[in-house]
Amino acid sequence: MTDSNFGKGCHLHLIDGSAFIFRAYHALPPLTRKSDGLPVGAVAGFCNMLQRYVDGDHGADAPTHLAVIFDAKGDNFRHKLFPDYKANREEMPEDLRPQIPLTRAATEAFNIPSIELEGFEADDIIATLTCRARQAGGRVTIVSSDKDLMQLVGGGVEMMDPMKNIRIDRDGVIKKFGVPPEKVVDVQALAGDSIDNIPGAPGIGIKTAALLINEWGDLETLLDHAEEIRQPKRRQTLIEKRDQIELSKKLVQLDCKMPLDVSLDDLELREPDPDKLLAFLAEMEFRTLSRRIAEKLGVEPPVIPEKAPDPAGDAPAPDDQPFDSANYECVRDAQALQRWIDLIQFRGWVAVDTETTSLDEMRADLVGISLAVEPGSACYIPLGHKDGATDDLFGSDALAEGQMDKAQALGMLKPVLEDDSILKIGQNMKYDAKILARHGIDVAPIDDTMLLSYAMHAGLHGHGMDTLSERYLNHTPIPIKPLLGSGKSAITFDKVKIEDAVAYAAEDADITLRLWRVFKPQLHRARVTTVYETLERPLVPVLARMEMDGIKVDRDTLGRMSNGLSQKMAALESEIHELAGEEFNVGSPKQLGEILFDKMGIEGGKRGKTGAYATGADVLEDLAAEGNELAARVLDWRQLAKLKSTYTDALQDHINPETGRVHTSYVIAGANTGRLASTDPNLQNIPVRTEEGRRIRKAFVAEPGNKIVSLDYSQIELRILAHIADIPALKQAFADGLDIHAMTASEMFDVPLDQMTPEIRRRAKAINFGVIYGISAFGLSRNLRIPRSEAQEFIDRYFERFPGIRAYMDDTVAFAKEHGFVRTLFGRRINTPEIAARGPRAGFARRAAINAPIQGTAADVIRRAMIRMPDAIAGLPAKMLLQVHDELLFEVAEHAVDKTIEIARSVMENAPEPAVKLDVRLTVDAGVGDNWAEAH
DNA sequence: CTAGAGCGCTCG
DNA sequence: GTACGAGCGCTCTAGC
Repeated sequence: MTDSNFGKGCHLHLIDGSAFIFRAYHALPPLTRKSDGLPVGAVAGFCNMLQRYVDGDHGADAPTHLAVIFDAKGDNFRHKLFPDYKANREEMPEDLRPQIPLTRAATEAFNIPSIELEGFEADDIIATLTCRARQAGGRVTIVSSDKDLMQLVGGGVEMMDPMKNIRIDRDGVIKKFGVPPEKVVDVQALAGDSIDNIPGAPGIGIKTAALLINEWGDLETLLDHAEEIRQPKRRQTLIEKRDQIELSKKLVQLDCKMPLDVSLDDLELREPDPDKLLAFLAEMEFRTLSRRIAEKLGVEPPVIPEKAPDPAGDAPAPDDQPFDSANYECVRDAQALQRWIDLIQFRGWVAVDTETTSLDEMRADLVGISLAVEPGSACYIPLGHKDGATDDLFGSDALAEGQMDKAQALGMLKPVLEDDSILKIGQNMKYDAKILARHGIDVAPIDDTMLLSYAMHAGLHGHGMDTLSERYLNHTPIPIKPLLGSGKSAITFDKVKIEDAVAYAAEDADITLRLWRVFKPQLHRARVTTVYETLERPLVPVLARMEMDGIKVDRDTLGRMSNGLSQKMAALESEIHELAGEEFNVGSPKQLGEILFDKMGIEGGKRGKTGAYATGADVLEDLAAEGNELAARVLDWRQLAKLKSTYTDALQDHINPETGRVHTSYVIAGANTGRLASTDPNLQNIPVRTEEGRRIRKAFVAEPGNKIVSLDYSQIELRILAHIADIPALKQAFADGLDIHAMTASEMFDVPLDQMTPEIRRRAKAINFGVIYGISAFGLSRNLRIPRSEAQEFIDRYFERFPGIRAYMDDTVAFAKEHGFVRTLFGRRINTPEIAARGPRAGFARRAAINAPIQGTAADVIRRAMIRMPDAIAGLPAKMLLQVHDELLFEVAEHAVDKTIEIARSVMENAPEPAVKLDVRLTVDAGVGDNWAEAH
């Protein structure tokens, strides 16, 4: 490249594009394009800044040449030198991502050259152009606040900080770094940079670094004479960390000689083409800006149709297409698929849905994939539909005609589904991510309409697609029932005719995309963007991994237990029949009630809403205490029946034949408070409270050479209560490591701790839990089996001793009444629509509102720990397997047990930070064993 | 025959 | 009429 005309008298201005973008993003509210909700706030800010820069008064520093320099996506040569380079960088906000290409388009619309090159950072391009301009005798202004660029200043090169609007010359650099520009890299190599993750020399900051460089002249001399440093700490660091420091210098040193296919002459200042520029601004729907620019250019401003904002906020945008399944395309070959991929790449996002043969992701076969890019335009790619003509019981039907080869289609889709710059939108993405992961595809990044709804609407309604579609799109999705049938005669999706599948499957992707366009711009209005970004979205891959790993369950242990239980139950059953004087179904509460309260004539039987007698454990226990043998035996039988049916039998059916492990599924958007729920099977209610039940846990084992490790938060909800309600006595008790229930008992009943009895402690414990549950005299009296008046006295005394509790309860209910929701410490929103109800429902809503911030904050804490856990234990032979609300279960190679506990505990105990600093520290108890029973 | 309500029990 | 938050197996009934 020749820069033949560039020289003395020329002044090149180089704008650091990223700096402009980030400043624009943070300076403006999250604007979206009205017609389709595309986020454009950063683009708007970027255009404004460009326009102001070009038209600004630069005096003697006016540009003759101008370019905007961008960072290319992906890694550069520095990552090869140091894989962790910029590893501390926070991920780009999701609503900024799609705006990045638009800022390039904006630059072009302004007719300003934009330069980027894969494998290099913007800084290197700036360095190269700066060197060339300086050699040619011209001047340069670098528009950036990035201090890494200060090494280029001097010899006609200055920086211009667009934030503060000040110019920085050689003296400015000396002021900032304490050394002239040519020695800046030496200082940076020593001082390091936490933002870019440049290690530097530990303990040495910019001040010290400048001192050392000024003393020794340059870095190499300094390092060669490190032995002569007087301060022992400094000397040792410089000697020991020499490699790290030299690496740091390579990382901060900008490349002045990159191969750049641009000549300086190409960058000569030029006027924008009004048509092009205004067309772009109109496309972005920037009304004010296009009016201003049109005025300046002396042309008519473009007409941008005004779309009336939807007053309800929830209804579909009026310009959305009606649903019409005839518009959906069936993709049957590579050409057709490539067209969709092109569309997706152009758009930067796609709604994805997979169709399979089972709701169990670990057993499901992939049958097809649907994609949607814009409302009303979606496709279905059949991949595994069987020819339904033959009725083959062995499922060996041939594939139906007109389908792409599955491997070929997945091969084409993989780069898209894994592309950092393309957002994949799904409804319950964890399901699809697991299916695709089993085909070697790691879907990322993702958005999930179910989780968007959950973050905003928890407590208002469910978050299934049918519910959301009806509520927010006013559209009832095609039901799956007519396609699959039900019960015994139900078929799997692979047997559905492709023509029928297209309408159903493509519509799901279409609905998902439309929901996303409704929900995404509403996140910030509900003030749950951070909740969604830090507690919902990042949890998806973590749970997917845990669920796919599963936990090993020993079938023989369960089988033997089942047999043993059968025998004991049979014996009990005969006894029960004899006591009853007739044979009846012991498992039928209705029949049991009739025997007890009608036939045997026991007084005081209470009937439920169906008219049947209540025969719950509390009722039977009272009868048994009065000496009723039948009630006692039925209680025994029920315990065994529960263990057998729900656990020893059912669990065996959940052992995956291929993995030999049990793979639960966590419902992220199930519990209103933020808790997870475990299903198919539920592994969060495996028995533990009785010895008999605990034996089930022995069947949950580690692989040979491994251990099961359990870590659980100690009294997390009470600790959170102490913090939220601000109870000094409780906080102090936790700080002192006291037995919290005993301490409460002592305080309430004036019993010294050394004279505490189990009975008094039990009562205090019940009250402590009652407080978390939104205590009532009725509830406490029933739980402790004491008169209501006595329960009321306890509660009164509790409030007297801990007055903050009452204030917390009153304040929380008042907040819920005013706003219709409550929040956790981390901002999670739990809607409380029933708080305005009258009658018994009001009581329920009150107590739920009091409980939600406590339970929800605890749920947020463990979510944070789980999200951080994979990175924390990466490299250790350890897997996180299960979550049980306040407990995490791991499978760990024996030799790494101690290290894993140390790291995982630290992650869990520090999980609230830095977002929240609790007044009470969280403590985590650990257990290790060959099985879950031993570890707990 | 199937779906759904109700009951009861498991967990934190 | 009640302690908060969940899931699931069994029985029974209503409705196809």
